[in-house]
Amino acid sequence: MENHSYTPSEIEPYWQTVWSEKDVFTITNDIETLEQKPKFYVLGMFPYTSGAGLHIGHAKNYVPTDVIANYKRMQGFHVMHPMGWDAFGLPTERTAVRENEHPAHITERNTETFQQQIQRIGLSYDWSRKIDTSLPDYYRWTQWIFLRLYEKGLAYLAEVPVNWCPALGTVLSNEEVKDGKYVETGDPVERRLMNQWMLRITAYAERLLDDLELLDWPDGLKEMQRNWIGKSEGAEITFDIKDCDANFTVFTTRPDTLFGATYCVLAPEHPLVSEITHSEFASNVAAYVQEAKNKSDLQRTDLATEKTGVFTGAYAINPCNDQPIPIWVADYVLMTYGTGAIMAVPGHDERDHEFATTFDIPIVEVISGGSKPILEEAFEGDGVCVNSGFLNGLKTDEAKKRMIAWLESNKKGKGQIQYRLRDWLFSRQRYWGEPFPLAHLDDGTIVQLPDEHLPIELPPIDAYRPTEDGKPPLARADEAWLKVQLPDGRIATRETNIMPQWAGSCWYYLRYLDAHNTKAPFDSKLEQYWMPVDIYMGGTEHAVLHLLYARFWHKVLYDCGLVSTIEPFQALLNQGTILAESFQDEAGKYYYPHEVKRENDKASVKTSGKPLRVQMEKMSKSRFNVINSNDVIEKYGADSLRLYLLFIGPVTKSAPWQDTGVEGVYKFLHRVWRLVVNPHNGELNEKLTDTDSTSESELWRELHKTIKQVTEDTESIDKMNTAISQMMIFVNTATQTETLPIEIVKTFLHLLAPYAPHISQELWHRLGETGFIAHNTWPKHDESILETETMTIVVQVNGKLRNRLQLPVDAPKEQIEENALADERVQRFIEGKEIRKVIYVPNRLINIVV
RNA sequence: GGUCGAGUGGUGGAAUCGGUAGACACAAUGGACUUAAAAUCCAUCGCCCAUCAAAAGGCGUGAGGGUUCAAGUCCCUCCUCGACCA
Repeated sequence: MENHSYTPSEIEPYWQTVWSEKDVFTITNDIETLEQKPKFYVLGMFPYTSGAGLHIGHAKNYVPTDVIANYKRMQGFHVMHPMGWDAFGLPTERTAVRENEHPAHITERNTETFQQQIQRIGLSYDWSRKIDTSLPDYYRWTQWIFLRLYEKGLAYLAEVPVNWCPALGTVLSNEEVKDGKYVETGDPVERRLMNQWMLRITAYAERLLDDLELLDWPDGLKEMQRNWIGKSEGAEITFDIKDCDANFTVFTTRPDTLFGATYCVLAPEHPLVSEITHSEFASNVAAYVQEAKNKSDLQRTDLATEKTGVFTGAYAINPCNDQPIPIWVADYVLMTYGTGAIMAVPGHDERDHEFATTFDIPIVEVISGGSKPILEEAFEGDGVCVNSGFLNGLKTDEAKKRMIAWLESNKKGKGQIQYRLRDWLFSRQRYWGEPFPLAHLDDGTIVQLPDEHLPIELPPIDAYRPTEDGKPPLARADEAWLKVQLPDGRIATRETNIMPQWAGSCWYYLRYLDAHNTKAPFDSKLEQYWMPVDIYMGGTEHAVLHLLYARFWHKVLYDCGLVSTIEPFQALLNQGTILAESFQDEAGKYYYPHEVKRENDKASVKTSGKPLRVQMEKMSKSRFNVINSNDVIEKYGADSLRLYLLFIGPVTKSAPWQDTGVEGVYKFLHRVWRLVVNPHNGELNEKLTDTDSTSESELWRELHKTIKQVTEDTESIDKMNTAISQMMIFVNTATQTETLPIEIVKTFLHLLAPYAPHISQELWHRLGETGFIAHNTWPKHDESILETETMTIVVQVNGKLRNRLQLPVDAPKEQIEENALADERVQRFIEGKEIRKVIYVPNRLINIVV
């Protein structure tokens, strides 16, 4: 007997093919057509196309954005909903080395896998706009934008201490290094001075900070960006050096404590160190400076480690009281932060206090208000100035202002704003990235290559590693690539660094708008129509870096007159991560689920019996707990996968993956199917009728309730789980009715379509409709249908629920009170007691206080 | 250490301008159908007390206190977990 029950494996590939062939989700570039409707730009962060392929965690990002895209389309918007590949990057290059294959081939293979997997989920992307950051017709424009930054003086070459990773043979950004290791691989990283390309993001610090106000982003995320930019207000103070011509400048957020500065500290890398050190201390200092080189910033500044330092023999003059104070060199001061020198106020800074105690340097109290004596503990809070000359008696805020005014009038310093944000280290000594459109002349000058030369394509090279003399891999290219003739005929040597992986993702959201433009990165009319992105969704891991870098580039483009908005991403949401059970032994080694034996709540290795720890962790390849979307789709279909990812909880919350949970939504879709199709013969369900809204009035009401809630919940994005709950309630009700008006089913399918597009389209089709339900109009609920004649009034006595009463809507308070008091169950609790108060919440609740 | 967020049944989660706690599901248990199973359908499903059955009652949203006619929701103290920063 033929099976006519719900079979996703038959209907899903069919409709996916039809959608693709008929360009159902393709959006025109014709500006006149576009301008006839409002726009909505919904964007999910594009994936880095690793070899591991797509897993459920990716889908948790793409499914909600797809629901929004479908919903907005049905609401009459032109919807931009594109997808592409972040394809340049180190992991691919490492695979290329290991497998001895060109990274472009590996990238191609990976992106094909990703696309195949994504397409099976039935996401409504406009694939004609697909981009790949590693293709020349894309990175041509990344290079082009870089030249605009270069022209504005925002790119410069500098000798900077960098994080050098010997294992990878490249420099890493501060953001990529944690605890002295590369965050991706754990390879150790050391400090080294190198000539590197930098981007002057600090020039935009203030705007990046201020404009956060304009964005509909989660508060926590804005706070993270603020912390990263790290604005602090304070003063720059210049210290003269006793018996010496030189001086140095420090930055402090507490100029009010200057009278308490009892020594100064220079970072070991500070240029003055060798100049001012007295000869009898020279060898000591030199040894210390050498030692500090091998420590990471974190080791140096960690509060827990013991403070070290050496005295230089020199003294600085405290400008406010002309006292000589010793100058030390200590590694807890970093050259890369502030001026590389500090004034130390041990009474009011924890680190300085610890240092002063260790080296027996005087500690002076200049702010009163601490809870412990100043010799025991530094007091870092606000208070009132003491022992501070002209500041005495002033509160901290006032004292700061007064000191800054004093410094400025005495030419000893000035008010100053300082940022934690540093310029962006923008070059890498690798192969798989964008070559710089720059070249070096023999005399050392740097020239930008003309726009017509773009793209500067990656040359073929014989090995993806640095040259023997330590130059980047691109230096292995042949002379034909390395030497370039400038328009004026001179010959220059190309820059052989490449850009970091972040570069391509800084502007990809703009390229989608006009993905095949060969004259410009994008057409400005299209840009003006589509921007800004209305909803951007991605993981918290990009909360700081990608979002800050992209905002920075966008602002530069704005200053160049190339984009029309000052911010790229108006609203942003972080989807929660998908967690899954992982199994780890004592040594920290992970095991695949199939290697594990489960007994009650204990787990052990099948083969060895070794006990294992079971935990819920973020799904990732390295934890051996990845679930592949294809496996789920094969078993339950894409619609079930989509529904479950949303039903599991609010979009922005993390949630554990449970195989059994998918069963629930799978059963729900079976019930939906049976509303329309008789599973025994494949005919339409016999109870479907053409009757109008006068029959099955309860179901009509439930339908309109469902329209209302699904609309609200979809709009909110975060509450798609309760939208699905309500659709389940509707289907449960519809399953139980005698007859089922077709009108009701059709309307319901509209609500389901953004969530489960395949089954909705199939049933739409089976009901005799020819078009695409995705192109239909979203239904509106009718408030008058929702109105009921009776309401449930909750009756409480002393705040405790005693009964519920069915009464006519808007019955007067007196009537309700009368009914409530007369109620038998209420009587039992008020009998013989005095009624002191009756509280009535209209149409909801009555509380009798006795 | 600091900032922010979160703790609700066996599980995922509903419900926060203070007003019916546990919607909707999963798992579990019992039953119908079946040669049997799957699927489907029906019933039960926070804890305690009680019970042939039913009704009624008490407790209950991490812990303790407070405000209120009324607290998962607001305030204070504490505990645990998570994220970010140091």
